[in-house]
Amino acid sequence: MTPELLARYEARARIIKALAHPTRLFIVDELAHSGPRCVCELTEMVGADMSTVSKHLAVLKSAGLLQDSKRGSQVYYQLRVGCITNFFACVESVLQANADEQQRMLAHIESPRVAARS
Amino acid sequence: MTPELLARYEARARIIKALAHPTRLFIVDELAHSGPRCVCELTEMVGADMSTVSKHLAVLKSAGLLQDSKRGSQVYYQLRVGCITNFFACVESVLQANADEQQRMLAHIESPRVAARS
DNA sequence: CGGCTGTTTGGTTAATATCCCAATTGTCGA
DNA sequence: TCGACAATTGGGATATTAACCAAACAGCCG
Repeated sequence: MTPELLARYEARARIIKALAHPTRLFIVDELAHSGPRCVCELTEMVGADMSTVSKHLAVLKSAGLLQDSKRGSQVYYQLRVGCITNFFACVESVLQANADEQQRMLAHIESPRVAARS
Repeated sequence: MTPELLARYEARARIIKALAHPTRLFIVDELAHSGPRCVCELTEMVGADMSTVSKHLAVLKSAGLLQDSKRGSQVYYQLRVGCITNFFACVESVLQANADEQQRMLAHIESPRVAARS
């Protein structure tokens, strides 16, 4: 793997890593569905310390996924990219596939002989 | 955030986290473009210890992204989902947006007055 | 059976992430 | 200007991750 290629994958990984946390996923999802939100609102929804939420937002922003804007004493965050929805759709399809697989495994354990043509 | 909702985002995060590593991204990309590969081939391409690569593959498999099949003494891994391409496309668009932003910032520093209409 | 290759697992260490608390900065209204 | 609220930053404890090496495992061939 050449250095340039490595750098490319590292850049991608930085962005994906920013999304790889339940709280940050929740935030992104919320912003995608309901538009801009201030830190205090998100803190309320998430139910963690405001400093924690603020740091999560900083991670998402520094990855280029969010942008912020001050309104008075509050800071509002909003999505900077629109394709996040597709992103989630793919993740959901993986979850679905995993669930299906799980089902098949269970069925196979319960009645191995008929499972193949059920 | 309700416990069920939290569980949902945790499940998503597990999958995304599995992708949040340069080597694993490379592997997924390779499998997406060239089909099934055995551990030894991937180890060769990645240029790391085989045990390291094997562990990366285990991570991807346990997330449900890959499936493996033995052929003789070798283990071949292949993608289990097709939408990964969209996934990457979105990440690329974020990278592109970040690069554009960077450009604008630079232009703004060099000549703040004309930058607005350049 | 014994050795060979391919693969996984265990162990150790270093780096990173995450959380909350405490302290600081910034903005608004009295 | 002071006090209150919003947000960020720094600090420290804990947990997770990732790398390599070494050792164990699993098929296959002689």
